[in-house]
Parts: sequence; structure tokens; C-alpha cells
Amino acid sequence: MNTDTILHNLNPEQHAAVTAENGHVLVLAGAGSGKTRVLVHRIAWLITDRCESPHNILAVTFTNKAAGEMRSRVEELVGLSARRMWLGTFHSLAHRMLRMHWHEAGLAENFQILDSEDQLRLVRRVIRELNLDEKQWPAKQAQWYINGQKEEGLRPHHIDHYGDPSTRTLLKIYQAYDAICQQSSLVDFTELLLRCHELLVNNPALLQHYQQRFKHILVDEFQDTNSLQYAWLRLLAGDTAWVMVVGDDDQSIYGWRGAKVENIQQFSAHFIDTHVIRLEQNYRSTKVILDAANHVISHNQDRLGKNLWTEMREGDLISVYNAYNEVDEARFITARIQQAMEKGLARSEIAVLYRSNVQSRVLEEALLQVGIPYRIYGGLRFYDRAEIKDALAYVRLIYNLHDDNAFERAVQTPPRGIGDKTMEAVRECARSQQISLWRATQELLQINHFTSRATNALTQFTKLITDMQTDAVDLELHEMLELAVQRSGLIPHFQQERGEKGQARIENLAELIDTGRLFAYDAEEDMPIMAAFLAHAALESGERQAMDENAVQLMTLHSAKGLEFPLVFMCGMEEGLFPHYMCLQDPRQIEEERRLCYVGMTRARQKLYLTFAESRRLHGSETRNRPSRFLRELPPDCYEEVRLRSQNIKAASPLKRLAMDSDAINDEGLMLGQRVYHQLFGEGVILDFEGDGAHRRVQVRFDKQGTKWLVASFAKLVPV
DNA sequence: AAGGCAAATGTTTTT
DNA sequence: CATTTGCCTT
Repeated sequence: MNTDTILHNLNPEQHAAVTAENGHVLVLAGAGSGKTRVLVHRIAWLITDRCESPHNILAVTFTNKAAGEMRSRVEELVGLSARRMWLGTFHSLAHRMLRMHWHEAGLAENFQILDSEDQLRLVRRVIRELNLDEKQWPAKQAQWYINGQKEEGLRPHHIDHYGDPSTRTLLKIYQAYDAICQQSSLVDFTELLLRCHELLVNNPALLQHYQQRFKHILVDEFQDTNSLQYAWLRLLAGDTAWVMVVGDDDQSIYGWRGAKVENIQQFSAHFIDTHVIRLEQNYRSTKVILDAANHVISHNQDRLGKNLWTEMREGDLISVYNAYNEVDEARFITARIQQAMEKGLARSEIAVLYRSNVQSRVLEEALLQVGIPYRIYGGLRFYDRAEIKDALAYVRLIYNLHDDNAFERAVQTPPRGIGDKTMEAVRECARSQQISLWRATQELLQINHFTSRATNALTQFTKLITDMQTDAVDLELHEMLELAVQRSGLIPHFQQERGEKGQARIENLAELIDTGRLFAYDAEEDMPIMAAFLAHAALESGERQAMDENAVQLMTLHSAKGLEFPLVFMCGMEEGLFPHYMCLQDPRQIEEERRLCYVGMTRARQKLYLTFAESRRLHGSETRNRPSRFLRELPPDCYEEVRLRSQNIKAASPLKRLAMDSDAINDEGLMLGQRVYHQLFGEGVILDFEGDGAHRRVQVRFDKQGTKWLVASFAKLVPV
């Protein structure tokens, strides 16, 4: 494909960003301004116009999904030649380097990745081994501390506790944790980056090699990078690479997990000769939605400042619905979804966004009741499910008998008579001799250390594993997974579980085998397929189901980032829920909540609903919240308050009911979805109302004449 | 060692 | 309300 095609259809700013030469580029890209487009076209332009080899390009995204999308879009433009480009998340790229240079990085060749659950488990173990009170030193907090230090590039020996007893203890935990990781070659997520950073710092030759190789570095979602990722980037860029970063400070919503928006501000200072390019034209939302979002975000002090504009039409006003309670809220949303679907909107074009996952339940129930298919994003991902991790523990143990984490997990599930006391003895033996749990078990069995019951159980377990190991030789990946699932006894174990849960788990195990069958193994990545698969399971906890499924999309505001929908509902717009009560004290956190609100609003292309409930059942007790401050921050001419004028009158309170009864009279008994007759246009269905009193208008889809807006007082509609 | 019951405890999420 | 954790019993 030629350059013209690549530059075709770009606006002047996008064009400037795509074709910028001699220096770095900081693209401040507002919501819906085409930032992914800029990145994709930039890469395509580098390859076709500048004749850069994909081999010399490094592109970083935040999720594997984004990486996948970007790769396929680039390939669409330039063809398969982009295969050799390094494109992935910070973590997957660091992982790749560590696999290639494991020796220089001080790791074992078969080093294992700890996901956050594994990490937490290990931290907990460390705390116990240090004889600390788990109540006083919660493992979660210690884990948070360790990751925080690593993100600042700090190893235990870099840290001075200045006699502070709390820091001293946390440091001790960090130290012990690191020692175990080093000894067993375990690498947690943050460690992937830190280790890789250290690898490059300590190996100038290697660093030089990569600096020479990556002449172009591109980073998406730059506002979400943390200090360590930024340091890694600067290191790799050296003095010669051209770096392009794309981000939006107004969409920084991950400050709470270490992301530093400051990286955007600092960028121009660190990378001299930076072109700053602002993408401010929004191609997504109507003017009303964009104006409202702009106005809300303008309440933030701490901004780089930009103003999004659009050439789109004004569009519908934002509708604000005051619900009586969360059930009423859900029913309103459901009714409006039905209405939109009648207008011909596909279910997948509709999203319901909320602040926290607990809110999804009521919505689900309401949707279920009227039979609208829906899909919930988030929650537990595939490879994070307990049954999957259980099965994988067997695979890992077969693959490497000295994988202690796998040993601990496999020995526990299904229960086989090996309990805490036995395991404690094994752990103690392993610790004192610095050997793996597997070897410790062998030794203790040999010296007849256990009671006959424990001896029996352990012998059986070791035999099970070695037998599986023997049978696993020369098996395909999926056959190996099948072996693990079949022989581990997990299926009968889950069958005992009451309810449908057990069945679901067994189905997931079957799916795991399929996953192995479909696993796309790129032999180029020069690691054994099993290592690649296990890394895949740890690093990509499983793409959630296919997007094209025709269902209403339910998700948190956080997971909505980067997506867009013609119709968006944001529910639970209440003080304490959104902004969340944990954030109310801190103005900085309030600003992050406001950015989250901005992100949510800018997801909507055509129509946005904001709803709040006067009273809400949360954690089992009734709460009454004030409407969210973000509602008050809406410009008055951008929204209207709406009421539900349809079937659910029975559910509302007596007060509400009165209000609705009077509405019904004004409407002359007309309701949404009702069939009516018009003298000229014939029969049709009511789709919508707009305005009040004499200006009240009704939208009707006539069977023969199409959809029309009519002034209610003139139309003389007769219910059929 | 394992299952059952009471108590505690509730953001946002990727890797 | 619902899930997870920890203690206690068998």
C-alpha cells in the first residue's frame, strides 16, 4: 500500500503527527480524536514511506487486546510484513527480553511468572515464616508495598527505613520475598519490568544492541505509565530513537495503581526536540455530549488543558433520570433499552456503565426479566479462575517438579489427606536445606518421617505426578492439558460441589483443553511451547468473550475506556457511589473520579443517559445519597430531566405514582410502546416523548409511513 | 484433615 | 446482600 492511502483521510494535526520527522512526538489526544489511528498510520508510514524495517519498530500498548487490535490494523495497511515488529504490553515485551537473556538477567532458564494471586500467596507465606501477626501486617498491604518499591526501581538494599518500625518490617518482608523469588526464579509482574530494566542497565552491550535496533518507539495510553515503565522507555530510547507517545491527561484514571500523569508533563523536558501535537477534533460524539463532558472536566484544576470540538450535529439532550431506588433505575434503563432496540439499534451498540461491579446485579435482573441478552465485562477472567489454576498447577508441576507454587496448589486440590501439618513439615525441610518442596518430600519419605497415613497420601501424590510425567512425554499441548484435567481428580472433585457451580467449572476445564488446541505458538519466540503457554496464561488472563456477540454491554467505567457506543447509560450518579466515598476526602482523588466521569460521558456517540437513585440498597442496608456533584456540573442547556412514563407504575412509591398518574393524563393515556392511530399516517408505535405541555412532541414509528416526530396536541393520536 | 458454621468486610484493574 | 476468611468441630 502506498503513502497516499496511508495519509488519506487524516486531518492536519493527525497528518502532522503521523509524518513528524527529526525528533520526538507527544500527541495529546482527546477522547475520540483518533489516537489509535495516528499510531497505526504512523507505523504504516514509517514502513512504507520511510522504508523502515518493522524489525526496527517497538510499539507498546496497555492491554494485550489493544496490542492485538493494533497489529491487525497495521497489517491491514501494510500487509504481513509487520509481523517482525515488536508490539505488545510493557510486560510482554519485558518478558520476551528476559526469556532471551535469562542468563544475563540472573534467572533460571525456566523461570516462572507469578500472577498477583500467586504473589499474594507467597507474601502471606513469607509473613508467616517471619512470625509476624497477619492482622497487623496484612499480606495485601505488604504486596502493595513491594510492588510500589519495585515501581520506583528500588530493591531492598536501596531502601533506608530510617528507624521507622513499620517500614523496617515491610522491608524485612520485601527482602525475604525477594530472596525466595530469586532462589526459585520466580518473577512477579512488576519484577518483569524491573528485572528487564536492570538487565539493560547492567549490560551496556545489550542495551546498545536494542538501542540500535529500535529506531522508533511508540507508546499508547501514555498517561497510564508508571515510573518504572517510563524509566524503561527512556533507557531503551537512548539518544537516537524517535519516540512517539500518545495520551490524554484527562483520561488518566489509574493513578491509584501507580500511573503517573506527570510523565506527560515531563516528557518534553526529558526528550528534547519534542513536537507537541494536540488532537482536539472529536469524531465520536454529538456536540451536546461533548460540550457537557468538556464542561464537567473543566472543573479540574490539574490539567494540561485542551478543548475538544466537533463538527457533529447538536444531537439529543442528555437525559437525567431521578430514580426512586436502584430497582426503579434498572427498570428505567431496561425500558429505554427496549425502546432503542425498537428503533433499530443493535444490542451491542448499547452500554450500561457503572462505578463498581456490585451495581451490575440489579441491572442484570432487570434485563433478565424482560429477556434482553446482555454481557458483563470484568469479573474473573478465564485464566484467573480457580479450577483453571488448579489444572495448570498440575501441568506446571509435571513441567517442572521444583515449581513450589504449583506443588502447593496441586497437593491441596482435590483434597487427598495431605494437610497443613504435613505440609508444614515439608516446608520446614525445604527451607532448612534450601531445596524444593518436591525434593523435601522425597527426602522426608525416605527417612520415614511421617505417620503411615501421611506417608501413604504423599507417596500416592508423588506417584501420581511422576506417572503423569511419564505419560506426558511427546504429548501435544492440548493432550497434556487433557491428561492433567483427567488424572488430577479435579473433575470428580468439582462434581461434588453443589449447585451449578461445579458443572460450570468442569465446562471451563474442557475449554482449557480447547485453549491448548488453539494456542497459536510462534516458534520464533524461541522458548518451549509449554513455557510460552504458561506465560500466556499468566500474562493474558484470558480475553473476554468476543465483542461481536449481540448483547447489551455492561461494564465498569474503568473498563469502558477506549470503547464507544451509540447509546450509553451511566447509572448510580450519586455522591458516595460516584464519586466513590473512598475518594471524597482527597481533592486529587475527586479529580480522578471526575476524569472517570469524563471518560464515561465521552464513550457515548449519540445519546447519553445519566441516572441516579434517591435510595439504594447497598451491602444489605438502605442508603440515601445525594445526586452526584457531577450532575450539578453539567451545563444546564445540555440536559433534561426525564421520567419513566411506561409500564412500571406499580413498582414506584405512592408519591411517584401520583406524579406519573398526572403525566398519564397529560399524555391522554399515551405510553411508550403503545399502538396508536393517526388520521393521515395510519397505525404506529410510540417510541419517545420530548418536551412538556403545549410543546410536547411524540415520536411514532408508523407501519407504512416510517418514523415521525409529531406535536402531541395537534396529532390527535388515538390509542389502538 | 476436612467440612461446616459464624464473623467480617466490602472501589476502580492490567499485567 | 454475598462472598470470603478464620475458627471450631468431627
